[in-house]
Amino acid sequence: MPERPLGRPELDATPVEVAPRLLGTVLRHDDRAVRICEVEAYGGADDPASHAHRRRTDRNRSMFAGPGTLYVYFVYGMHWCANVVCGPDGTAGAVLLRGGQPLGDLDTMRLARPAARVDRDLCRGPARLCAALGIDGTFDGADLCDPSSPVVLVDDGWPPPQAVATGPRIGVRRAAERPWRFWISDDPHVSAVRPS
DNA sequence: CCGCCGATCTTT
DNA sequence: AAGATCGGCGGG
Repeated sequence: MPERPLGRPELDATPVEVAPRLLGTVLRHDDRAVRICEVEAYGGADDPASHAHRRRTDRNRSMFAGPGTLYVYFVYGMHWCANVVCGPDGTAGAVLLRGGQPLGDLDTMRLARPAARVDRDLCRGPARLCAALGIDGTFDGADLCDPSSPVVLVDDGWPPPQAVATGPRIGVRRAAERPWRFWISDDPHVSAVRPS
């Protein structure tokens, strides 16, 4: 199957439009990769749950970058989470990668995720996904559409998901009524819903 | 399976 | 003081 980096135009849309498009695509870091099956859309000033809700800061600056930029942030004092920035340059918006099927060098991923007792759990959750792939703050701002980039987002010809489900975003209290979480129905790599 | 709690630190 | 989380533990 031919593999091509995702085109910037495909990501130059609103987070809610881009989010379902990312389901089934592959995020790769060297020999490690994950086929995305669960994402969440985050906006800018219009979205109270977004890191970019208030103003541009040192932390969220990547959210204002051009489509295809990687936004990596640090949460809860110990975890990294990865987003695909979308929309035009200067507009804040991104899609959080919450889960997927581990691909490629599973041995390296298992070493990076010692708490995962089964491979299904390697990338099941946004911080788990980053840990498995070895993605941390040093990758913030990387260009996912550039084939020479250390982390790339590719379309490997996998068929589009048959059924996509939607629901409220996990772990957010603000704007909880927005069904901006998208996942492939019945996919075992979708993260668990936890009480917030 | 479900719920609670602590870890650990940046941002508000 | 809360946060776009996770893993371990205890109870049912």
